[in-house]
Amino acid sequence: MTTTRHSRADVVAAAGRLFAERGYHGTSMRDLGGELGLLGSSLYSHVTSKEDLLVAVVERGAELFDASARAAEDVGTSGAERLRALISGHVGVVVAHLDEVRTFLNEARFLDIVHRSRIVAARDAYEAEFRRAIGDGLADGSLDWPIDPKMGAILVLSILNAIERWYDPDGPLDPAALVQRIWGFVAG
Amino acid sequence: MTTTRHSRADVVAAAGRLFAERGYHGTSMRDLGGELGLLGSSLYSHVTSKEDLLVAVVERGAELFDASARAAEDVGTSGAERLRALISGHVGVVVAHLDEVRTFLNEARFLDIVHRSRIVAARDAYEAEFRRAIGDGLADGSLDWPIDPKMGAILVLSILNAIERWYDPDGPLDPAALVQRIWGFVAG
DNA sequence: TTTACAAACGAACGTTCGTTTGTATATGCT
DNA sequence: AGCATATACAAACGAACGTTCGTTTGTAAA
Repeated sequence: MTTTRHSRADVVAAAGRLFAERGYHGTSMRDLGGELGLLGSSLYSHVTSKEDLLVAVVERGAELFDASARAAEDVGTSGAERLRALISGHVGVVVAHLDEVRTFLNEARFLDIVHRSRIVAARDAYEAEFRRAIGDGLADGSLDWPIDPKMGAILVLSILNAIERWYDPDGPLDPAALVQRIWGFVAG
Repeated sequence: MTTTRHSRADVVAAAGRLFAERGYHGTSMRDLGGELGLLGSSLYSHVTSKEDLLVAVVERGAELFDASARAAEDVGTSGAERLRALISGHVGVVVAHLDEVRTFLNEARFLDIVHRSRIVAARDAYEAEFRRAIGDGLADGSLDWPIDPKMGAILVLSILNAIERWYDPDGPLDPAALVQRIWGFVAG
């Protein structure tokens, strides 16, 4: 008879789940413990504070998007191709890591100023990649939009960041089909 | 020496402000009282519970969007014209009532099941107006999109609902210009 | 078989939460 | 002028919060 034991990664994963579903302030350490079959106090064998957990989940989300953007950097030759790669990568991250993404998008604002600044900077850099791809696309003729790259990046990311609010991973729309619809809408 | 007196509307307005900024669970009744120069307990002269306040703010948001959709119903003759009216009305609501809108979009999920169901139904009806305008636009030729009305409504509303996350009312972009950019992006 | 350690418990800490109660005081109405 | 009502205070309630503490448990290495 072996007793179930947990690692810090288990706690962080559960935190991502509950923070995404109930919000950071709507989740208690006892809720979180219950999710793992533990008492709330037992979590402190794995983490130093509740905020520590929020930092871990949100920074993981930031890493995922950053990695996706770097992977798209050397894709294709035109701005449009790179933008499509960025969109495809973004959708992949959202679908594969829904909890971290939802926490990253909706709960990062509750971080203390130091960690929040880091996240804001990472988000700005990520958005800059979209601006750059769009700017290149407008310049090389692969994109024909009536708006500037800055506004274009905001509107494309508006669509992408809303996916977590309506997309059902068990629904009929697989990630590739989703990318195709979005790409058709923005580039068609 | 006259003592400052408040109405229920004052309390609801302050609740909208703080719920939008700090979230429902991140706002205490004492925070809310402090915002008005009152003790937390004094708020109970005006409301029956904290959730009562959330209901009031969120239902106000739902009403605003509903009224906007009804105003767009008999605008123009083509689907595209009606969609543009819906977009214009939506932007107007967001800009003029940022706090209620932010609370409506981000905090409605914390309502109890009864009130939440009502809000979900209102949101569905609102989205249906967008679907209908888009469907008409595809049929009458005023819109030329490669996607179906359902997905089109989701993507347009993704853009509109994200406005609260980045729009600065004191910035250089006035609401009319914002509508023009968005319309150019989705219909151009 | 002993030693060591990480994981979890269970009780308790001080604080904050939403809310209730009783009381005082202004204001509007007659 | 006097009274009812609305508004706000001040104190307090029990529950829940994040966290700490001393201790127990199970497992693995020596």
